Amino acid sequence: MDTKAAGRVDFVGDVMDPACPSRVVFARVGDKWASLVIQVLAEGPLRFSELRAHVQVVTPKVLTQVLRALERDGLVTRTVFAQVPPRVDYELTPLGRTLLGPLSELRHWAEHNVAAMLAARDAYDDAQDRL
Amino acid sequence: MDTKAAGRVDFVGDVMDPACPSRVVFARVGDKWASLVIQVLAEGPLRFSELRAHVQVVTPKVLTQVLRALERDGLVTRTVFAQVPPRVDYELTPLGRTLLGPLSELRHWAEHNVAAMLAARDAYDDAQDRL
DNA sequence: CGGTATCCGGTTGGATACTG
DNA sequence: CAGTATCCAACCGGATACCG
Repeated sequence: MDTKAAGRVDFVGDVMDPACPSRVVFARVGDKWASLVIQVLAEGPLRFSELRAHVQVVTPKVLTQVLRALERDGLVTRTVFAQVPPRVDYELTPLGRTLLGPLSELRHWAEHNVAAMLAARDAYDDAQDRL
Repeated sequence: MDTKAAGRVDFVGDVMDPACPSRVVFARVGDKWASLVIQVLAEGPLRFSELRAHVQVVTPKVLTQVLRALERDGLVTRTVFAQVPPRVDYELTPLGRTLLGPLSELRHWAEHNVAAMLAARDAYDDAQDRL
């Protein structure tokens, strides 16, 4: 389950490994759309067009790519209903649902601290301009 | 501090906003090196060359970019010591330190669940190959 | 030591148009 | 409705070389 150091998987050293667990997960979370889709699906299954409506600006191609990636990672299921017009539902798997916790932690941090971050940016940019 | 819906900042709707807090933070966390650097700095301040040693494969240019971004966001401080040879220390700010919690939550999720993710990937890829 | 300058290939995200 | 196909521009991360 771990790469090598069985007794200290918590150590940051793991993170250096390119094939490291954190890297894999952090990449998904940092994906422009992935964690957004996951959080939209938190409330329940949605069809493709509903997802498009929720994630307003995403193009069908990109949305498909994201959903395929999430499906591949076992985070969402894709259910095709044999009917016309076609209907495809996307739903979080149990595994995907366990990601909601860490994700919302991050969301809460963001909501509480982003003001400070943006203020810091302004200050930094101002300081640069004066040079 | 929030964008508009004061009574329900927790709702996912916020996340749609391109200027949404979560988007800003998720982008940082998802950055290939940023959250890695933050976690390396958790143990204490490090100089540039020490960071390079810890984050083995990163090139100086990229490491500089990451550090500048983190500094701009008020997550790390950059301290230059006027001496020869030059010495520059990077250290987490109080704000940056508060990010360690959510980040390690994510790390723990990764360590516990990445095996399932990778297994799902293999299964998915196998299924594709058979088509 | 702690960077910067220049160049570059690969990936990402998107616009547009078309299909089962 | 739920995608796919094609093309494309921008950005990212990196290799290499050089500088204060």
